[in-house]
Amino acid sequence: MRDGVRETRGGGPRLRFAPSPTGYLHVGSARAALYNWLVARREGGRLVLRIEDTDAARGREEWVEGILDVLSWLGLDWDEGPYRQSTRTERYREVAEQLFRSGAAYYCDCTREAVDERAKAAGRPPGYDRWCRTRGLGPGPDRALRFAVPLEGETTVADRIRGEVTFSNAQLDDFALLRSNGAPLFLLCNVVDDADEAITDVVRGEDHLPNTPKYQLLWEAIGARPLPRFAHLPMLVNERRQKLSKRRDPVRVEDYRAEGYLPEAMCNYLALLGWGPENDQEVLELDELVAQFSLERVNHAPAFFDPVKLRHFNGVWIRRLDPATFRARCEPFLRAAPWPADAFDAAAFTRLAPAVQERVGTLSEVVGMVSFLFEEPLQMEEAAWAKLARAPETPAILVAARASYADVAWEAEPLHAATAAIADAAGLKLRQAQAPIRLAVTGRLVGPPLFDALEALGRARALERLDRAIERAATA
RNA sequence: GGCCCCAUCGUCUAGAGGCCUAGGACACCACCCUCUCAAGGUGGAGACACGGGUUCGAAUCCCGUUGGGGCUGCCA
Repeated sequence: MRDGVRETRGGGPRLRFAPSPTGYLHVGSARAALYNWLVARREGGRLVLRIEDTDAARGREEWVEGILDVLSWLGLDWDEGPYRQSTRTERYREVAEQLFRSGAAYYCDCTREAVDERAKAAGRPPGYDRWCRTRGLGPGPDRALRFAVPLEGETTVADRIRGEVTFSNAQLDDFALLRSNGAPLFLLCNVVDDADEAITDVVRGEDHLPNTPKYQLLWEAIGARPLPRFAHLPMLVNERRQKLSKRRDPVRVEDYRAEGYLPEAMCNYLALLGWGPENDQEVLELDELVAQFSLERVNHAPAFFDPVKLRHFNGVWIRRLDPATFRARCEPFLRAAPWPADAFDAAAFTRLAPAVQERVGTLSEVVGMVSFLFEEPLQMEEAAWAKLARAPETPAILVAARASYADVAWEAEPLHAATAAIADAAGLKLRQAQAPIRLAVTGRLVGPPLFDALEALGRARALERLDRAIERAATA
């Protein structure tokens, strides 16, 4: 083995996750990573992380860091790597050279234009026509190296999910191994690395299935070791049933992270896309997934990535957090919030946090639910205020609350009782009476339970806000 | 166009020939609970794409049709 790529001896399967650093981690890639991780853990194998950064034009160091960071955040660790293809160019060239010498590959100086023209002139569909296969070209500038696919016979892929898939070799084209500038291409690097890293199981997206016969033929030409087993996962699609697109669809895992999705929820939901447990228990943590997961039970059909259901799972996972953990996970979101840093009051937040925890689908929603505690002046929902201020009972309710709250014991229960009394006196339901008070004090019509909110806010600020609202109502 | 994959409620799935009057979850609707909103509880509507076989029996097996999707780069 070269370049620090080593082979572990003995035992279990070896899997790999091999993202290309072309952007941030895509949810589809995350699911592939998760499935690889689950299989490795479940079957007592090892997971290799490999960065497929052969295309220098694309790779960027920060992309790589971003991917590693998100994988770690998800809780998916790896046993080896990250290995980088960009450090192994010589190795790929060496294998390419062997393939040329053995006659398994040949040099080609056709330009893209020439290939297209020939196809058009002959009325064939576009694609390479093996023009140089018998020309006996040697290496040289502007010559790509192509693999000489057998003209006859069939190649069968044994897929753990789909069973056997057979391709006719004649249908495969003589794909390129090296670019005319000498740079190694995907299939070559992929196969060489899988061989050098002693990969035994390839678990990847279904979009790779048509590549697999080429992969196998190349593998055999290199002649290293037994072919890995394959498993091609169904695609993740959008509402239009198309492969998720980076442009149109929300696919960046780190965007979900930034919005306050929990890694537990993300893994749980992703696991359920293409696979389902045998019983009805769908909320599962990573180790439960490891215990139950099985590639053979993975579905064949594409799955819609449903952000709504993800959010539901996220809410479930948020509610499962113990109070201290919930507060800790909220911290980054509270720190980035729109109020001045010194306005944050940890005690007030702690008082209200349990009520908030039950009500949010993402951590970023916490900010809006507690902002009334920290922002000054209060942001008022003007549309709601305009409507409520016109209601005939509003001024009286506010005035009565102002008076009553001035000397009630400042805890949720007494506040509740006091407000109920006000409602009673006004001949209103508590639900009706609390609305103007809530709006005056929190600026919103919905939020955590009013009396908990009042308690957390404190008497002085609550009275102040009631005063201000009474004033506004009077001048309206 | 060619090659390949796929097909159970709107969505994600359970279902490996009789256990299916097709189960669960999200979303939806109603009711309950309730200081708003959520959460929770109860109930409801909602699917085996179609057509042929095979079989005593098919959502499950086979073939075809239709419909989706992927690949078809000197990208990965």
